Amino acid sequence: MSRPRISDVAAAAGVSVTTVSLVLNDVESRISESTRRRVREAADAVGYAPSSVARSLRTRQTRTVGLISDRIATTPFAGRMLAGAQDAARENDHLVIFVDTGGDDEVERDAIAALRAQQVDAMIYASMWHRVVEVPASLPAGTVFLDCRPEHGGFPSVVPADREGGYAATRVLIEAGHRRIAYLDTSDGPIASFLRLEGYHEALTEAGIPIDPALHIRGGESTAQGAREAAERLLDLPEAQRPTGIFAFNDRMAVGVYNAAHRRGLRIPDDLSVVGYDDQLLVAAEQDPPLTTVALPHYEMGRWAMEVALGVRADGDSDATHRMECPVIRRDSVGPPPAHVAKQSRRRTT
Amino acid sequence: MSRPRISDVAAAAGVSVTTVSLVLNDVESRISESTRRRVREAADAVGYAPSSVARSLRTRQTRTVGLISDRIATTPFAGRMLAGAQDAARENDHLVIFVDTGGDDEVERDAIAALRAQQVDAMIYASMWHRVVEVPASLPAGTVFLDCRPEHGGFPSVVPADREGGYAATRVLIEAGHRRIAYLDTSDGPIASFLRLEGYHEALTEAGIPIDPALHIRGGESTAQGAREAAERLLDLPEAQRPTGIFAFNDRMAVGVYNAAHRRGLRIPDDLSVVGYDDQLLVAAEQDPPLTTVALPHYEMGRWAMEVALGVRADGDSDATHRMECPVIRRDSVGPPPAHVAKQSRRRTT
DNA sequence: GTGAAAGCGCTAACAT
DNA sequence: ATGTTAGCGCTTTCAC
Repeated sequence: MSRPRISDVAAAAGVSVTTVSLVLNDVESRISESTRRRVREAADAVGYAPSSVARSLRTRQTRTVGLISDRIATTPFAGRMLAGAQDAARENDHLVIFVDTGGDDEVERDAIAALRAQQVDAMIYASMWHRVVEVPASLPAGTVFLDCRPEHGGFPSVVPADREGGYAATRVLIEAGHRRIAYLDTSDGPIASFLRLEGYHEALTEAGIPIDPALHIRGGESTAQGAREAAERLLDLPEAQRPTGIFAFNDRMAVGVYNAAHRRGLRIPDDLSVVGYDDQLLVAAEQDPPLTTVALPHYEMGRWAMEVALGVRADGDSDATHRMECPVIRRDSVGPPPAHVAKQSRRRTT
Repeated sequence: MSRPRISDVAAAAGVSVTTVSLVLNDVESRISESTRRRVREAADAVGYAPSSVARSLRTRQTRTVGLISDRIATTPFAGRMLAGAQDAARENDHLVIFVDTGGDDEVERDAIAALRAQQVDAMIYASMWHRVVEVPASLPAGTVFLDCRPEHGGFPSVVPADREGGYAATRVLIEAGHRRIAYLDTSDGPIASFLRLEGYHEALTEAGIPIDPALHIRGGESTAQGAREAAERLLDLPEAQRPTGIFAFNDRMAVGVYNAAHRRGLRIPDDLSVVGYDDQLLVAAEQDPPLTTVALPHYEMGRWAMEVALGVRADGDSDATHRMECPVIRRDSVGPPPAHVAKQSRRRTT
């Protein structure tokens, strides 16, 4: 009752194991058509499936790739990176061995060692948010960095184009007619925070809108709670200074803005427009009104990383950072500024 | 520059490969202490790490487990199942090969075949939500079902105790003094929907509260949008019938209740109490006020499934469904019913 | 067009 | 207390 081996198939078909291996792997076509058929039928009959383990030992290829991450499993939206990597792996007949280290360095070391011992064909090192990471010593060359950049380069990596995303988010507000646009930033200080701020500044400057430091405000650790308080401070600014549009560092913080607006009796988008970031599943689209936001291309990044790791993609330079576009998702949280303000800004363009 | 093999270590230590294998695997202690040390040093010196592939071929054990799921990677909260399974695997020196089939049957078949070819030591079949699944033909015996039950039994499985959860959610409201409690159900009709309804009825009956069919209402496909409309209908009920507390099928729908309350100018929990289900990451705790809810024990279920799959757990009968408790998470969305209603209910208990 | 045999790197039964 | 050796199940070179 143990699984059939290649020799069982050979016996059943009355040929040698060489022949079986040759036909089952579609190697050369010098085997006659009739033999091929006989082998195939014998394989079916005995229910043969080659042992990946034995094959791997012989070929030194396992058709597996290791995906090691700090905390993807417990970060809601990050699952899409896994899905993207997964799909690309499947399309290329690879299995993914997934390890979530929970951010523990020792676990990480062990995981890398285990993955190497398994002889994975490739490796991906993923972070749950865009950051610069120290490269663990034992990481194999060619490891692809996903949603993070290796400190001193030397590896291909893919991250979101946060600067362009911040620019795009701000443009959405500018194009709707807003002139007093706030950036509700996080206090955590991730790379993305600075990048998005740069994009925000760039869009403002380009539109001839002076940068008002009072409109760049930090709202705690990017939770709805902290953001609500910061947003309330923004909404309590004197009439002439108060923003009519707020670009929040991420969707969670945008929810804080919603909450602040509710507390002040302001309606979105009539009295206040807001743009988020992340396109967080089950958050952005579920707001009332649904939130206009900039999507983090997690699925695509995961797919890119896997394709580069597997070598089926040309643009995966061994030492370049690929910055992936973050598309604007237009929903219903942005409108023109309130009438009295709009008039003033409209005067400019007419 | 290719990786060192066991014979390299043997040569370096001046012993046979048997000896090396014996000491590195801590088998028997008949090897002298000095030899052991010599072997260890030699192994370190040449940077030896055994090849899992070769070992697996020989031992017929791969120390890997296959985790196949329909759509876990793209379901935000489900990542916690992965984390639980992952942690348990690591504690038992196993790696997890993860496949997300996206719900495609053909992909699923291929994945099972690939996992069997890899000779995984165990297998887990996970669903993103509690349901009864058809058992794929080729699934190995002993496969553990996670967050789903196999149609005709025959496998160990773990699911949330939804009935008890529905009961607990309703109790929270009853204990706060509510008597008119609605159950805002989903129209999708998953098992959990019926189970939670049963728990709701049981709690009501036990408390001597008559069941009012008008208070069991379905709100579309468990999105905030559909739930908001249904909740508005609930809030538009005549004063004497209108619920003072709403138990929503899940957190997303609870958010719909929040939105409905906002639109009606009702404050939570002063004018209306609400209880959700799932304890959805970045949703439940982020509401204003934070949502009281019943947690789906995803992490624990994932861990349980892995421990049973690995055989390190006693209660994993080969044909029993383990129902795991869903703990109540008390936050700030439940208070006593509004004064005029509260009086009436208080009269009963004094 | 097909087969024999070596060997991938390990473990473990059997010798010594 | 340590060594020899036969596989685990496959691929692939070389011979016929």
